[in-house]
Amino acid sequence: MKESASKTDHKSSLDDPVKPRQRNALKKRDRILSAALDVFSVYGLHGASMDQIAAVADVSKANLFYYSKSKEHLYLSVLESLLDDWLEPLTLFSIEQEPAQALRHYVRTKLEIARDHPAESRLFCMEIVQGAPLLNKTLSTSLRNLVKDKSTVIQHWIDSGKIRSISPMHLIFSIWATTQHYSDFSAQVEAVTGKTLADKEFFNTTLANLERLLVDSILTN
Amino acid sequence: MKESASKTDHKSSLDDPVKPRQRNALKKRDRILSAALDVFSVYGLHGASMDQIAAVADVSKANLFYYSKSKEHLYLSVLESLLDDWLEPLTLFSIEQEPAQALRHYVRTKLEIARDHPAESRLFCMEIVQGAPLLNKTLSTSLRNLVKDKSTVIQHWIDSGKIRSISPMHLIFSIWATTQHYSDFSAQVEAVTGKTLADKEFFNTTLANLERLLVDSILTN
DNA sequence: GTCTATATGCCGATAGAC
DNA sequence: GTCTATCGGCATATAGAC
Repeated sequence: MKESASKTDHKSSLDDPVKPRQRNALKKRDRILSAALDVFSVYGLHGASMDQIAAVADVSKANLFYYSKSKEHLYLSVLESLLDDWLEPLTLFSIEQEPAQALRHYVRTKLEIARDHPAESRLFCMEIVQGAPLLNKTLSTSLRNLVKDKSTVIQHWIDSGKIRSISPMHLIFSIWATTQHYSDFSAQVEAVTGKTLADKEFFNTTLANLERLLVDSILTN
Repeated sequence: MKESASKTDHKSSLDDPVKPRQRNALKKRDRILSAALDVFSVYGLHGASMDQIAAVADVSKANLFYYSKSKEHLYLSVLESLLDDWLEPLTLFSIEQEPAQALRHYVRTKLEIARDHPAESRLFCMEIVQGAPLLNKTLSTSLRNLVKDKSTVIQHWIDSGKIRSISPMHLIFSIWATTQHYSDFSAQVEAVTGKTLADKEFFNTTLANLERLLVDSILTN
């Protein structure tokens, strides 16, 4: 997060006109983080090898170790660099908003993220399933406070009669669980339906159903 | 699944009166499967080592290889031995049932399984997150058919006006996602709430909220 | 900063005695 | 069936030239 994005900020492209070779256009540090994300998210911390990551990032393995002093350190860097972005959508909740609109917007955003950033989603999923050995501290401080904070907002909506009575925390958990399911378990979803969130119609159907289940059902009408 | 349970079925205990050392009371094959489940579910296929599993199962590593010819083979055995039990609850759905009761029972059962068999849940989770390289065939045949079958049942309930209109498949996905969330992401849930499903009151609150969100909301009243 | 070796250790798997 | 000993390979990490 911190220093990873700055460093060599000399003019970034004298090179060929913005070629779609996305990763190769990035600066080395970013290319490495991006490659590490892709590989870790598929094979996990232990299943991934530094050779693989070096190959994907298009750097030599030795060079990779020049940029990050160990495999675990690289893994942690990836997690950290993603964490803020990952939690950001929830921070937008505020009391002034209309609950219907705020909740619908949140569900939609989370589902869009599930569609557009499956690697991030899977990486967090694997980390947490394994007991979050590296993220535990963050979870029980930042995340805990964030959730408590936003639960208060939801509780406020309940108290003012705008939505039905429900446990705010469980509502948040349910939104996370259902939306992330479509990226984390996409192998299963695809095996069963033949579709992915990348399919526009499937995305819309999914969103409509989740909104009905998670939002419409708790609105007072 | 097949032969793993039979084999040496001579009298199983002349030994001390049913001592709580659960695993050591089991026959060797079962002890190995049980140990493998525990270790694989925490560290994943690649993160787990045969030494670890041997230690937990209380057999020598060489002996472990006598019983299963490779690490991957062992991993597959574990998955296969669990699969039927894992899918069983969904098979119980039938048209004759009252939807309210059937759905509530299913949600409760899934949440009980999440509480009582977290290792199984996590193992499947990790396997599927990584793209289900070993289960893909099963998913796109058995599971696919099962879900289609049970979707028909739910659709029938909708058509006869017993529940509101909703996509049966997305409803099933949502039930899976939310219930399994409490075991697969228990590290996160615990970091935020301080509670686990093992806590009786937390279990009841969770169940009540899920029933409200997933069942009550689609009942016609 | 980047490269070509290479050290080092762990782990899956086997050999072979008992 | 169970053990001890060990092979062989792969992967993390480093040394050291350029």
